[in-house]
Amino acid sequence: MTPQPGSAGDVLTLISAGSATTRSDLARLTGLARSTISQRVDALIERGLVEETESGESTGGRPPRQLRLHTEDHAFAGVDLGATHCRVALMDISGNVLAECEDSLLISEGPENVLAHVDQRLDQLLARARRPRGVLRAVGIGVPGPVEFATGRPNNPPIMPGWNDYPVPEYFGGVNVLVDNDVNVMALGEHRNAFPGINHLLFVKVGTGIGCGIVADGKLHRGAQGSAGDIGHIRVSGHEDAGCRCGNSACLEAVAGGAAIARRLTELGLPAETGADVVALVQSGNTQALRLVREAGRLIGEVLASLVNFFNPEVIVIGGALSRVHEHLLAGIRETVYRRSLPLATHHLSITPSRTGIAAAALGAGLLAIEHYLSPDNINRIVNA
Amino acid sequence: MTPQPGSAGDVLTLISAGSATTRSDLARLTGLARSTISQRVDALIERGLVEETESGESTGGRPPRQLRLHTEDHAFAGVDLGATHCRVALMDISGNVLAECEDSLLISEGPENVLAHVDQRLDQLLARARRPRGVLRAVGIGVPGPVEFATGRPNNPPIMPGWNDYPVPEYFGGVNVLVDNDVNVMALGEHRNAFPGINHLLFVKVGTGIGCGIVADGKLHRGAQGSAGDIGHIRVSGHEDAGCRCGNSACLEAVAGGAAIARRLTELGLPAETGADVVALVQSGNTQALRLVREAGRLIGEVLASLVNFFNPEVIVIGGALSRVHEHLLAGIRETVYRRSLPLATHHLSITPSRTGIAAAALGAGLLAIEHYLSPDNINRIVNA
DNA sequence: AGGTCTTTGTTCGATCTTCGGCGGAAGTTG
DNA sequence: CAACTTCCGCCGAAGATCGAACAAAGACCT
Repeated sequence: MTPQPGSAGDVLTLISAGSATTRSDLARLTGLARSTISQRVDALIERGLVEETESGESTGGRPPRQLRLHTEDHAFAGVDLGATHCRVALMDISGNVLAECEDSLLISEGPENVLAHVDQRLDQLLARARRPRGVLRAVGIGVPGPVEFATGRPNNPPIMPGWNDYPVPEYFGGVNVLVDNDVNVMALGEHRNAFPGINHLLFVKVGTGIGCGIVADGKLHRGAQGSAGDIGHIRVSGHEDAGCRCGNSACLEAVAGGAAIARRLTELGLPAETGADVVALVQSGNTQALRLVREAGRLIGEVLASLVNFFNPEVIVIGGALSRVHEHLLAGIRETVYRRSLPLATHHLSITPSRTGIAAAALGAGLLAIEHYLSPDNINRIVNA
Repeated sequence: MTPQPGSAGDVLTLISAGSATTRSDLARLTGLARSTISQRVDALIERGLVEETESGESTGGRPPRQLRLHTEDHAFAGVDLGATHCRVALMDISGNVLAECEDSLLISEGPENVLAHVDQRLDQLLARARRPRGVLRAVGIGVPGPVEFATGRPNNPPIMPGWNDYPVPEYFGGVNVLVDNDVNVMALGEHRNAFPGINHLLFVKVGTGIGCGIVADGKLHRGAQGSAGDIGHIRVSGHEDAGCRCGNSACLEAVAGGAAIARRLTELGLPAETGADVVALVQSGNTQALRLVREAGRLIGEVLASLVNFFNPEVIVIGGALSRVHEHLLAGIRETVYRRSLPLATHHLSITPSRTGIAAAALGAGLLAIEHYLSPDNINRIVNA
């Protein structure tokens, strides 16, 4: 009796992860007989999940037929909804982006309007990629607020008026829809794209506000209420005067977020409103702005130092609008983290800017959808249907 | 084809978790045929892992034969090594304590001496429970310092001279030995014993120092270097003058740990050395001590407030020596956490004293061993051998 | 008390999976 | 171009699982 690794879903997982590209690989990895593997692969091919490509390199004998996910008959979408933008990426089953688009969109216009816009963009992208609507298997959506992941309903989001408890998945009828916090999907995108082998990773988004996506043991940690990673309202010392929109004072976000820096710059006579304005000032070489960004980095670093001791990640990725000036932000963060965290925890810790950049959220949202669809359970359901 | 849940290991897991106590239960839960289940159960009985007890209650038909883990032929031990004590619990396969003992033992005497002592105690406990040494299947050990869990080697532990990189499991020859940080095993013990249904839990140990065990998704989170949960050296605001043994200042442990409180009391003319002295003073009604404990609670609460925002646990358990005066400690902690954490995260959060108490560490260490032994993979290995 | 009903557990043949050897296919190497 | 290697499909054998039939053990009704 085999110890367990053998279902069609497991086989597909190995193919999709790139662990195996041939039938022989699969036999070696699963321990199943070659004939059994062939049978599984046949079933997957018949369902349109896997395809054979040209023969690969010979290693001295008959060259193996390469296997890969069938990219034609399946499409997925990742949707990145921000306070003022909407970015949609259409992806194939391997996670490659087929088409994408971005435009301005106020999330405050409410779920009906926003989701109608998303739906329209989905149609456009599908048309551009010349795929019928029917191949769209699942959609992942990242939204700027807390979500009850299991039901896809926003949970008292502060900047999404009208969205509270709105059943987002129902809007799209049959298609599988997964809704998550934007920082979570960014963390997922960054992890899968740039750090696939890392077990424990933190993705810190520094934009108008500050949030953090947590990858623990390769999976997103959402916490009990789905509010994990909300580090923007952690208190930092020495800033009791800084009031925060949450009602408390000295919140990290209220002293080191893009909006807070912009306000400080305005007070100094340098008009700035958003994180983008701050970035522009820094890039223009303004030393005041530079100093404030670096100081913000120190404050963020102070909080991260605590979290490093607590969570002991292998990698911390800094993303979000302000990471465009990451040299200065990172300098402050690194300085503080390496000073205030324990040596054991920092010894192998690396703190880097996002390698995935602006696309991380849409990508991560799409990957959320793809991984859901490719989960062994779901694949077994499809194959045995 | 069954979607997967069927191996002997899976069946045993259901029995050990209490999810199923009869063959019919197993058939219902796994979806396998009754005859298949009987076959699996027979194999488990033959290997001495499961036993039948008297018939249970009839529900209108033939009463089912009850199944449970076979308690006679298997024993496990949990060892709680502190700086100055050694506690050993001998447990059966269901996690019941068969015999236990505790005595003073300086961990600073080095691994050879300490482990010889443990080994001797194991023999005594086995004799007391009238079991031959051969039934001891696995041993879990909690030690007061960081450990590389995979190898069971202490990793530069500050208060365990001579233990660095010592291969603890090798000392016991054939028996399976799992070594982990003491706070981790306490968290495990508390979780399994008092909060089995909870997914995300923090166990905070307030003793001489301060540490935290993390249960995420029902499993221990150890972090990249196994140093996760080391919250004793998180910085707290407004105490820059308090130097810590780690070389930094304003560490939580340096201002709110038992040793720190004792020192402050001594400065106030109330001689105290250890956390136990502090507890004694509080219990004698000393208001200075009471005030300091409550203030320590506030400082711990400040750190926990950050961690609640970040990790979003369902339960925080307070344990360790100082939790003997938990009313005062908890008052300070709750006060600060509920003030400084986000409502979404605190809404369903409960902060409670340890229900498992002094035995949590030895219990948790034993459970670590038992769960390792009962893991489906290991059971399948045993049954198919 | 005795018959009927319900639920449990076992036995056993039928069916479905998986295994592994064989032979053909498709390359490489000398 | 012959020998070798690796890959892949085919097929009979071995093994696992199922489900029907039957026996066991108690509840329930008359």
